[in-house]
Amino acid sequence: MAEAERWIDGEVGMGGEPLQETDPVAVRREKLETLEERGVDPFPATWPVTHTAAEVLEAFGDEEPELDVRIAGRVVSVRGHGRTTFLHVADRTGRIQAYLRQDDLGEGVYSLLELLDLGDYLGVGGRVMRTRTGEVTVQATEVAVLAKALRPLPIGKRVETGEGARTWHQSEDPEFRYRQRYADLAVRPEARAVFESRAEILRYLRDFLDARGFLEVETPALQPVYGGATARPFTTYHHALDTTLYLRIADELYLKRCVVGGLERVYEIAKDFRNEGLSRFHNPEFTMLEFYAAYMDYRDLMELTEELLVGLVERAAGGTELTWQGTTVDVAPPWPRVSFLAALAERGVAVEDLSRRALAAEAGRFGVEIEPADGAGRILDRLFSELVEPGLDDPVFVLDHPRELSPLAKRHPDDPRLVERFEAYLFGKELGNAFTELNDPREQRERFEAQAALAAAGDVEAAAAIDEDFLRALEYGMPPTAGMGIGVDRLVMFLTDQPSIRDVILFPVMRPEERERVDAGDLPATPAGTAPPEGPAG
RNA sequence: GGGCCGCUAGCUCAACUGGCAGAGCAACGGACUCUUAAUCCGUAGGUUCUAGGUUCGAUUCCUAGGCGGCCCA
Repeated sequence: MAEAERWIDGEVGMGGEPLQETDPVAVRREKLETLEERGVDPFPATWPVTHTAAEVLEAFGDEEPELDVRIAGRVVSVRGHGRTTFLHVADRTGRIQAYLRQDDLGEGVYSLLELLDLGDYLGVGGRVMRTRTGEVTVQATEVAVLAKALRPLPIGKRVETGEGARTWHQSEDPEFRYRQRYADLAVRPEARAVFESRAEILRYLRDFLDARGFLEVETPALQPVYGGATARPFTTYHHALDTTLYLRIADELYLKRCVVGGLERVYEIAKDFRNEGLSRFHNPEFTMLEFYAAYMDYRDLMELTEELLVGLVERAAGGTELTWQGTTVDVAPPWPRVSFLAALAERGVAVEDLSRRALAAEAGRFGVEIEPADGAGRILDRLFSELVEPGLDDPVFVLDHPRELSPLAKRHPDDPRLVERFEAYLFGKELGNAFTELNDPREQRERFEAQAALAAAGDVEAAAAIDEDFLRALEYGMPPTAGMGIGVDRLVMFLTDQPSIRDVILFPVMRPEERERVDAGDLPATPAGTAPPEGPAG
């Protein structure tokens, strides 16, 4: 039970004092009880609907036929005039006005309107008409409370202007929006629109890959050895197996096992989990698209990426230009290809000597902070993030990264210090990461061992364990393959012009509210070797 | 993790240099049978995020903490 309600109950129970009538929840509770006393079920099981709001407008059209409908939705505005009332109800398709007259409904039913609040679900049946001011309206002969709202929604007053709808007095508190997304969605159609767009983008990604012969697969989220990226994992524990498991930080190593098995083109759209801080661009759980294709290399994937992005942007923006937070870019191919080291050299960094000592000196020269545990690769990464990334607004492929940064990518044939890898940048942010996959099991083992050494030296993002099962898979033979990962949340941010990753994730990670925190001591003890209690069936 | 900013009625926000905490909307009561930010009359509503401190007096100043946002790592 929520704090406010508990407080009210406590006041009544202990002090016996009358409820403060200005408490909106208490007022609505009283209205609910009054409804029940008058024999009205405030939560009826069903109300068959014949039309959505949009369908009423469509069916009435210019012809204005005699049309009887039953509609339903949330009450978002009310204007009472004594024995007549106008209100709007909103459903998933929009808003529609209802006109309620005492003469049409009878005094008994009409008097129930005084118990109606903004936010209640209401069913209306009646004849569609056009008001004197021209608005298509359902003139009610039948109304029913479908669900009483006990808690007021911050429904803003809304007026249609020439430019569109404008809303007053609506909550703009981001904490409210993210913590109580249900209320945010209920109140802001534009928030719902973002998630409708998100669904369309996901459908596009699937269609794009399906059409090119990729097979959608599902791989483990709980993994005994994590890998496929450099990131700190979440750790959990499986009681029956008495073993530590990690929530995946990437799908990569499992998708490549699929390629070994002959699933030559695979993809997965999955949640990855990284135990990192939160920011406008980072949520600890996020959605990643990864796809792998045998007999392609990273150059093929650059072209595929261009094709994918152009298709998405054309759908979202109607052309190849995309504006995000005031910056406009053109995604028309071909995107520039810039080598990682050349990009650094352009900023004045000396890249002839890639030893840790030389790179640390360069970092010092540019005022880039490094950690004692950083290897040469991490330092290059930091230099790149600080000196190059911020300038990459226009789409660009940064390619041929140092080998230290990429333990799973194939060595570059022209320069053994480098690998065949690219990162796609858009609006100065990494959107995708791809490489020609390392398929030589001997070299893969060496690279894993180098990572383990970094971990031993204190790098929390380096993988400590060697994935022996993955190496075994490679020993069976993996064809030449290229693979790519695309951050879906960022993609949605860019395509829907949302400023924060939290605006494109329905329920972003937030610090728990006080009442949600559970001390470890409060958890029911699960005896070792027994299964945890089953959840409710069904 | 660091820096900056914010937290006042259900919501959006005021309150000058420290001097009686306010408005609009929502709510509540009343009038009103084509309104649409309905209108008109009236009423009520506050742990000024929390805990300390300075002061005759703190929403305001100081310290610590909480939550959030932005920037940085």
